[in-house]
Amino acid sequence: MNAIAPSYEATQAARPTLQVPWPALLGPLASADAQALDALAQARYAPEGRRLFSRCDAAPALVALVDGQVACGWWQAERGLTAERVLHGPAWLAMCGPWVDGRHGNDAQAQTAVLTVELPMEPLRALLARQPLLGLRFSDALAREVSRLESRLHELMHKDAGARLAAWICAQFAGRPQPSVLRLAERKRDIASQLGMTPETLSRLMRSLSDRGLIAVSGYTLRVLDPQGLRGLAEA
Amino acid sequence: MNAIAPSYEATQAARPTLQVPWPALLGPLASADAQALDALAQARYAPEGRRLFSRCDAAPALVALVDGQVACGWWQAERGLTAERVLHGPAWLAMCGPWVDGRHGNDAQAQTAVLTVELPMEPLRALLARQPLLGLRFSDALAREVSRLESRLHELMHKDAGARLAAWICAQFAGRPQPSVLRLAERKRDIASQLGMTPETLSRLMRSLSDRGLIAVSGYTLRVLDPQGLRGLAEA
DNA sequence: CGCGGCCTTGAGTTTACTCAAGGGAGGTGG
DNA sequence: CCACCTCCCTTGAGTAAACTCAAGGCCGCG
Repeated sequence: MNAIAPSYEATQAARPTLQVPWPALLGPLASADAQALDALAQARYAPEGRRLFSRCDAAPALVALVDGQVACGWWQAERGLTAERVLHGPAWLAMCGPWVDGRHGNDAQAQTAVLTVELPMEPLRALLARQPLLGLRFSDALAREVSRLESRLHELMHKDAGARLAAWICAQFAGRPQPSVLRLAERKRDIASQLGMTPETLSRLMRSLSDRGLIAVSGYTLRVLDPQGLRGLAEA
Repeated sequence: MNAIAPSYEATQAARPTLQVPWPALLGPLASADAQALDALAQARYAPEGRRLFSRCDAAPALVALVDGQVACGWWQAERGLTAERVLHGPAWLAMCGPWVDGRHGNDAQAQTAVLTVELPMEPLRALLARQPLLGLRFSDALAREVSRLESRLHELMHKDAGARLAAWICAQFAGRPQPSVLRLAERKRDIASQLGMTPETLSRLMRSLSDRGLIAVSGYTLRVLDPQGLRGLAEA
């Protein structure tokens, strides 16, 4: 990871140049805590296409995505990476492996040039043992993750593909103002695989929704015409 | 929750009679920390069939199942509760809602008489702010939960019903000694719904596995005849 | 013995997948 | 500027996995 991959280099605590958006990752922080994290953090840059880590790799540090886009999922030799999740910075990239067994449970690959920071677990534990309020922030972040995963699991188990797509579209507007126009930020095949369906099925469902007048799709731009109806479908 | 449901009564900090198995829930604890938790904990008893909480109910406290069996999932008026998960004490019953938004994300129903303890979130936060090592134990527990959910999500997205069943059977023996005999602890319909399939499909798959000589099933007793082959199926 | 749950089995149907072919957008080189 | 290539999305046809509905059997219980 170090001498082998020259372009994926650690820049120890690059505080002058790099502002890590801790509040976006952890919520509001005391500035002393933010500085303590900065002191631990190691920034890394990776070019588009780089595989950041693989399942079963040692995971000695939490990894946060500061900027760029990363697909997490399952690497298969012929097919490339099947995305179970696509992250846009800032977001946590590896949150649980380092806590649990020090192994990653995922493959991750950069879809754009990306900037990550790593928090080595051992020093982090020591820090949290001294700064309990900061520890609570990590618990909160983990709990949000649990919550998110539970609702995805629920959807996958009980909703058909159409309902999942409708729910996904609705969710894209959560905490967003009026405008009902959505610019898709990922390849449709990645959206499909995050929703647990094939690209063909996604395509057909998009067509079906627009034929029924619920949405209008043009390339990567999607407009919601009937939010009410869409929410109805998402229930089922 | 108090005056309304007389048989579901809080017995404040019943330390003399009730030994809460904190180590099973949180890992090894300093005895002072265990005592502090005991001081917060409220024990509750509920008879078989009682619905413990519902989705969107306020979740002011973490809930741990001390003893008994609880199904968590999705309540539907005609069908009863579809189990997304069945818990056997000791285990965490409501771990994330209280941290995140103070709402439950699940319905939960007792399948036997059960004993639970609740840790009110506000005092707990205050305690963890004073006892950082205890806070780390909660982070660990949350991270384990994330890890578990991620792997379930992965299975649901990428494995067919047969592979999921094979993987589930293998998982039942994780951290268990030699004997390859399994006593099913839940109704088959609950096992099926946890695996994201119908009872009919589970039944057919069980038959198919035993026809192929991989397992032998007799009522609620299951014997693994070909662990190797079973693990092979679980991969796919 | 009769009743109520639960599991099993069968038949038919639906949903979503696979495979294969076609079309559009963007980039590169002649 | 156009030809060409590549990558992705779309569409169609056929298939397979899992679901629904309905009937039958087993077991424990009153």
